[in-house]
Amino acid sequence: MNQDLRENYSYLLEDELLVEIEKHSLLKNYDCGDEIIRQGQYIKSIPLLIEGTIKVSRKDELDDEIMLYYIEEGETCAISMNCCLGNSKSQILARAETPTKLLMIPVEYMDEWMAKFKSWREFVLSSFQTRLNEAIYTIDSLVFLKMEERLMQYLRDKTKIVHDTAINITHQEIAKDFHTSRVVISRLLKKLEIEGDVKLHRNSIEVISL
DNA sequence: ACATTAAGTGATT
DNA sequence: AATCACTTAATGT
Repeated sequence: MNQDLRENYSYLLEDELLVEIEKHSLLKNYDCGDEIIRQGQYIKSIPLLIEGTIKVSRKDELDDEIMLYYIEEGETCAISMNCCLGNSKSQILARAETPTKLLMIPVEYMDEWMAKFKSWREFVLSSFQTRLNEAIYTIDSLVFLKMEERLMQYLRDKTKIVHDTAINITHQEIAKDFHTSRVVISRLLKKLEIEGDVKLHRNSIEVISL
């Protein structure tokens, strides 16, 4: 029946389950740029990607989109599963990045399959895990950029106080001020040094770009 | 020379 | 980002 399904999922999901999926899912095709899931919409089936790439994003109060992540072949959308399970509105917007082929699985089967098929349970769980990890990573990097700016500001302020471009301070002491670990500060400072904003010495930091 | 403390790094969560 | 574990560099005794 469905060659594509087998190609992408046979190593992940057991045969019996694949048959079930074939029986109950609906094959859909999208062209580049097509909206698959709109923000605020209720989701009644979860997508299983067969071919193509989907960009998942979120719109803020204004109109600009914030890209959350991509879904590629052999993956599913953890957020849409979450919406299904909670029967809540979609918080996200999914758009086909390339021509896309996917299977829509009606929500009703989620529960049944979760109980019946170990492979399905693992697949769903690992999807959640992967997604969550990526989300954490994304958030961290945003905070990280803020930290770098804060650190630079902090150093500049210090030079004003000391009336010197060289500040006598250890990474550990800075870490305390920032409520973070010494390792994090060391890494940030190292980066600033590579970027040429600062010169590092033992027990002191020289601020280059004031 | 040896010990102590500061700083750098990679891997993991 | 945080933490661990470990290495390397600088300094003091």
